[in-house]
Amino acid sequence: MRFSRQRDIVLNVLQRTESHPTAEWIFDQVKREIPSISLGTVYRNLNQLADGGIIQRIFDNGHVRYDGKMDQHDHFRCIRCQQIFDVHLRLEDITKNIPQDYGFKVTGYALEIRGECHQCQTKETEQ
Amino acid sequence: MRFSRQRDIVLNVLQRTESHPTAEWIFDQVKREIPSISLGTVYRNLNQLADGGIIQRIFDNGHVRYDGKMDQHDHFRCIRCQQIFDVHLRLEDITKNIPQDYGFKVTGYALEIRGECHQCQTKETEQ
DNA sequence: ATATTAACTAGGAATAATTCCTAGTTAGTT
DNA sequence: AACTAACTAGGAATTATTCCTAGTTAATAT
Ligand SMILES: [Mn+2]
Ligand SMILES: [Mn+2]
Ligand SMILES: [Zn+2]
Ligand SMILES: [Zn+2]
Repeated sequence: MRFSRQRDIVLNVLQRTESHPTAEWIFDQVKREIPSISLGTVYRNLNQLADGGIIQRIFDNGHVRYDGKMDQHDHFRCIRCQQIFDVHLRLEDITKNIPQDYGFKVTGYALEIRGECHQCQTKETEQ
Repeated sequence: MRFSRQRDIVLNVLQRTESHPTAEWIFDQVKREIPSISLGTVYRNLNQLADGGIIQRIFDNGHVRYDGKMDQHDHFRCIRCQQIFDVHLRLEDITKNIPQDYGFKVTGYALEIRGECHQCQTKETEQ
């Protein structure tokens, strides 16, 4: 993988945010530094970075989002505002019985917890 | 929600399979009974059934699939053949600390385990 | 049984997300 | 400096899904 200004800025934009943005959002951010960048370039770089294990793809309601954090963590999605938050659980043992029970070899997992974020719970009681 | 032959067959096709099919696969199956059914009708009915809590949507690598089983269960996806299998884990406590740790109200979760299914592990050693 | 009508249908057009294509450019190597 | 594989912008193509419209029908009321 070769260094390019486009790839570098795509990666930095993603690594600087706490959110889990779409390709389109990343595109808008990168355009502020490289106005001529194309959406295809953003998609290509995101795919290369994800395939290279430098970023993660996360799948939210059938839409692809990206995550610059590569430490093992889980996600909480608010069913009202749709925001995605990181949560850190200690679930190393979660799949320990799968190999003997099912014969599957486990290489990873993704846990998405759903519910209402603090902000949306507060809004509800105000109304 | 009104009864229609189209909806009934869409639902029955989905409830009869162990797989987690796409709308397109369900469309092909239903066509064997109603050759004139349109793909739009399949999508509309799947959405209505999912919104009505009669079936589930599951999200696989950014693609939407459907699941006719509504009992709480988790999924294992083979990273080689991409098949999705049901796994039944007892994880009721998995999110019990989320409310105090993060202030989030939890209403559900989805766990996808990744790895290699039995068949694909066997194929590997044969080659 | 007949009338009524809101919810449905088929078929096809529209939309949206993502990938593909092409000709020109550039980062890294020699 | 020359080389070239990997890159880029821009736009076309593809794919999954939704939307639109005119006609049909399941469920209810008379
Ligand atoms: Mn994250
Ligand atoms: Mn299932
Ligand atoms: Zn929220
Ligand atoms: Zn497999």
